[in-house]
Amino acid sequence: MSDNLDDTQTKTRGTLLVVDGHSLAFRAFFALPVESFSTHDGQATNAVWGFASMLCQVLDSERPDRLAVAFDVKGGTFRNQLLPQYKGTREAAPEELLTQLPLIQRMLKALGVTYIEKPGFEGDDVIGTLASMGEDAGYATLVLSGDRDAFQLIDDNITVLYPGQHFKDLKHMTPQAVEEKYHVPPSLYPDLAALRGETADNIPGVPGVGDGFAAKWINQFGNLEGIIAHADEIGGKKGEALRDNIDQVKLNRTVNALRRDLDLGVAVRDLTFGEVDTAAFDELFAQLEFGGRTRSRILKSFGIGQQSTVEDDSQEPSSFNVPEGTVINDAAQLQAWAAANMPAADSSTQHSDHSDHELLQPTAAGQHAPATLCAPRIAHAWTLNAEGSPKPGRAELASILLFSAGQAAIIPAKVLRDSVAADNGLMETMQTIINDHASSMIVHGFKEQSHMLASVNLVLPTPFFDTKLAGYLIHPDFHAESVEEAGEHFLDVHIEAEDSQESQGQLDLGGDDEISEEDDRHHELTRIALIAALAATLAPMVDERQQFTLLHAIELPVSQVLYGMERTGASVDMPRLVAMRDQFASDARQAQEIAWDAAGTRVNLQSPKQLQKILFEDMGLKPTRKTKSGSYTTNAAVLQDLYVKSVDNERANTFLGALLRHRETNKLKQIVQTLIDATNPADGRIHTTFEQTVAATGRLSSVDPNLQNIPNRNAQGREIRSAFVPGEGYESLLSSDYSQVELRIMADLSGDEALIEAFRSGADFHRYVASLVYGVPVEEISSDQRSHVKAMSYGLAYGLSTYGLAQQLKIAPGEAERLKAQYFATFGKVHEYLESLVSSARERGYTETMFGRRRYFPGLHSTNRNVRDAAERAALNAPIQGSAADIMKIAMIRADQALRNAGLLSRIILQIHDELVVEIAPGEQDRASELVKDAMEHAVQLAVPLDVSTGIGEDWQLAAH
DNA sequence: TTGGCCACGTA
DNA sequence: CGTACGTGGCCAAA
Repeated sequence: MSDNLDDTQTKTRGTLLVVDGHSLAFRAFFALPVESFSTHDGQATNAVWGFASMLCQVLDSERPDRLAVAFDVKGGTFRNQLLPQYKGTREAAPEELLTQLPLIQRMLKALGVTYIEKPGFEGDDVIGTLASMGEDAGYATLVLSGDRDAFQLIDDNITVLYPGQHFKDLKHMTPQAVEEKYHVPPSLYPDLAALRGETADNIPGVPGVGDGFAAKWINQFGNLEGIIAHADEIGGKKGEALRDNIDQVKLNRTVNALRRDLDLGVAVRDLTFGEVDTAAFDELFAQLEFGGRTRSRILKSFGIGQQSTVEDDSQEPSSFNVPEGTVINDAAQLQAWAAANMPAADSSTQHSDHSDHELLQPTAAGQHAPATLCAPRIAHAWTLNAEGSPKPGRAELASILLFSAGQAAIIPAKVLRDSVAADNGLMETMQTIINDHASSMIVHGFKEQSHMLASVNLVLPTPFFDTKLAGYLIHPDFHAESVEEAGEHFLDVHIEAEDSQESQGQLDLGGDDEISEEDDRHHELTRIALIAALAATLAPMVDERQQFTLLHAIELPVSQVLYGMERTGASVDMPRLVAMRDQFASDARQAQEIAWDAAGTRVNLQSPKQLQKILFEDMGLKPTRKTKSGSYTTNAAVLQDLYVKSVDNERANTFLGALLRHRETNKLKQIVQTLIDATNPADGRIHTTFEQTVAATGRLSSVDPNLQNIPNRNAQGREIRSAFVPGEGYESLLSSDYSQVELRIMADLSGDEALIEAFRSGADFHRYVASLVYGVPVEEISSDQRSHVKAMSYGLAYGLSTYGLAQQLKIAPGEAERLKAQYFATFGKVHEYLESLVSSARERGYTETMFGRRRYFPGLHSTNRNVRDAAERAALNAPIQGSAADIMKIAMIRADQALRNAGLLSRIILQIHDELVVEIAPGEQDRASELVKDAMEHAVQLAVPLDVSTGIGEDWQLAAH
């Protein structure tokens, strides 16, 4: 943190929490089903319950020192006189909600919480005032509100906690967060809102103008005043709409400005809470028919009862026990807890170092689980806003849990944040403990945990076990989104969402999710217990399958490499992306105009349904193929076909040509746009997430954005690759890829001498193979023959049918049949091998890669022909594609290691299945290419050489070779 | 708002 | 009627 002064103030004065009472009650009311929250005589209580739950959650995680709740007052405010329809939707609040507001206020009073109403003003104005007061008094101020008008209050000392789609997901809206989301600073947010309008408050904005355009104008003209001054210069429909609605916008801006200077008659230091009037509280709860559990949870959050421990729910399933949690507030407490629960591992529990990958060969026997598993230590961090992989900078760490010997230690979010800022020794202690126990540490998602811990400057060394990766090895087809899902799948424990109200258990799913965080901490403790149970279940399974080597020598190390790649990201040339986007957009628009002209109607070219009507009804073209749901397909292959055949029908021909062009350019535009959107403005780089546990074969996948499907097949699309460039401090990109890995793997595994020789000869592979297949000298092979054989070779690993082969090569089925027969006659062992893959899968139930990665195929025994055939093709493909994936993973680990060992700055930034992209530092070009190429070529020793071709250039496209 | 379908980009 | 993925738009069902 750069500003130490503020941190000091924060420490001395503490935190003020200001709650938007109406907003919170609204959210609670609509998030929870009223049917599940009513008293016997029909009084709705969902808003009260949700309000209390939400407030407790925030109290637990933020631990504020002062608290106030602001409410609106019945009757108009000064805003209604300006805008009669103002907050029309809010005024129309259902009776069932309105009757709960007094109950919420009674509850607050009983809990000793100050709530404030100011006649003639809204709660928002009270909030604005309180926030200013808090700031002036040196408090770090949190505003809990679902109303975006509050965003204008945000600055370095004021943060808005804004509920996301799920009631429980609170986003910490800081100046950076606002800037990132809306591209304007908080102070200009009201200008943006005035332009856009606010549906929730029944405030119209400029029609057709959303956040994006509003931000663009603001950044162009400085602020709303500037925009109004230059309104005449804005062209297009939107400019016109702006001019038509300028009075409305001005009015909006007047109305959405919050007052920050009201006289509330209180001082921040007096806004204490927690002096609970137990009698009044109990009376109210009896009236609301809330249970004891809700009661004790609320009271705990308000400091009544045990503060330092979290209750143990004895009703958990017997297969695992939720540990007791000890809340850690400082280094001394952590030290003491660790001393009691995590004695240093003695030498007998140490296991071998797995970094020695030289030993890794396909034949290596699986290694066994060391005894340390008996006394696992678990580290688990999680974020407030996401269960998944937090990108660098986006991780909002909630807290960290450590678990050992049936005990859990919790470092809450606030303690964590304070400690990071204050440098009070807690983080150092934590790092030491992690380092000391890494060799027996269990995590769920090494890569994800690494990102989370990195957000508080902690480094996670390679742990001993990862339940996420282990689960993937055991069931690669199953993809668990969360620890809970994994638990449900592997342990058959159903984690009941916290029973909201003991009296009326059943809630629908939606409602359940919303309120299951009744005791957030309990949930996290459950999660850590689940991880322990998962490890206990999965480790013996991994061991039994002899997959510990796979875990330790491949998956865990590659996780670490991927972590680095995600953190580093890929630098892009933004002006170039924007220029390409604009070019593609204009091309697409042009094609659209032509298509519309020819069609005589403005069809939506992106609607297959509308296209079907135009093409096959209006124009009377002959539909060829159908989609699986029975409608006529309009895909590019069919369109191309129709286009060629429609030379005599000028209208149709023109339309089809334009449609094809629109499809292509519009797709490219869209791809470029997602790249633009995905670029982190802070560093001009795209940080994808590599999913390590998604693809059933063992491959990686890339999401958000997918950088493994950037166009490469035609020149126009390939241009996009030129926008991937070396970043600051780097001078070029290296692209290094395997040629025909899968075929080489088939050659090795099948032992087919002819195919092996084809690779060893070093000749043009496809030409060489064609000459064998057709029995003619290499020089006499025609380009048709070569391409036919090439397609056959590539089709092998997919279980390509003769029909498919014929289709693809546009040859007669009979000819395809002959080609296949001839091919298998030439490479007999390849044929045998492929057959053996399927039959062995049928017997054993699974296939296996060179490194023992398994995939199960229950579908092989299906009575449904289609299911069975599909399973056979997948079973044929899995060990081949999977072995290629294994090899690439090993290559990545070795390449990364080699670059580091050599002390180079060059680094791997992307993996596209058989290609690595490396960002090259100045002067390292030759050494880095050499190291990467060598790592890839020697990742594994096969009967045939692994061929790697490399290229270097000033961008990704130029690096192609 | 959500989910299925379609289309299409990669290896 | 070729394996493995992810994304975005449309559209019907909520």
